[in-house]
Amino acid sequence: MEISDGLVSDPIRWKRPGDAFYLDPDVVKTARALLGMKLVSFSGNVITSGIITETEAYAGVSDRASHACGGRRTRRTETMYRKGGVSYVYLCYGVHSLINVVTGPPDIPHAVLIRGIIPADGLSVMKDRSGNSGNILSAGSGPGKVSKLLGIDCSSNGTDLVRGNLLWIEASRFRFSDSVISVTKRIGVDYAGEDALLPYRFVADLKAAQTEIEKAGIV
DNA sequence: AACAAGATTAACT
DNA sequence: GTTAATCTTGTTA
Repeated sequence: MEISDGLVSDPIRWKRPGDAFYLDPDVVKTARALLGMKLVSFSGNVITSGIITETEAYAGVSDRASHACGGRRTRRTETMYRKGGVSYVYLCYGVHSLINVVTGPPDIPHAVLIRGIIPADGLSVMKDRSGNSGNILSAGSGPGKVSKLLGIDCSSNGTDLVRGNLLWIEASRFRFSDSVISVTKRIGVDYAGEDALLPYRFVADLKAAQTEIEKAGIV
């Protein structure tokens, strides 16, 4: 706990957002709002978590970059059509599990891909999971690495983020300042034509983000 | 039935 | 810069 001006500052309080947060129809807004929140998993009898530093929005059936483009509705994409507030975890390149947050009302397949976290709780476990190599910032930078750190695989697809106890999100009064956030086109979606250029990726400068996290006393 | 491509990463040359 | 790893899905036959 930090002490300033002789007063004890309020400790950071983390709390799960309710249904309303996930039901917002504006998935791009939600993708931005998720930065600075905490992604938490309970896997292998351990709690691990990280502060979200990078997200991408995938916006419904009209988004040519989305698995649900054109209304595609397969066993894999079915999760995206559920009511906002569940996870969409799928296997990419047959190798990596990618974690998304399903948002919006039922039958609107919005999702936010979590592409980066700064490790917070359970550091020693995450260090083991990442192979004990590299620095802590690079360990959580990349969507495949996020699930690796958190011990999440496709079996966590469709879990309830609001009321479940496997994978969830917590928010606090902490926010990254706008100056550390960049908005860019999405990564690895060049096949999506014009939609590949949409400014749907939100990414924090890692070093600046870590400085703000430390200043806030989170990690 | 066969094949190509993919919301990636680590380990090469 | 290139490539292997390897599962799901859509396309073509």
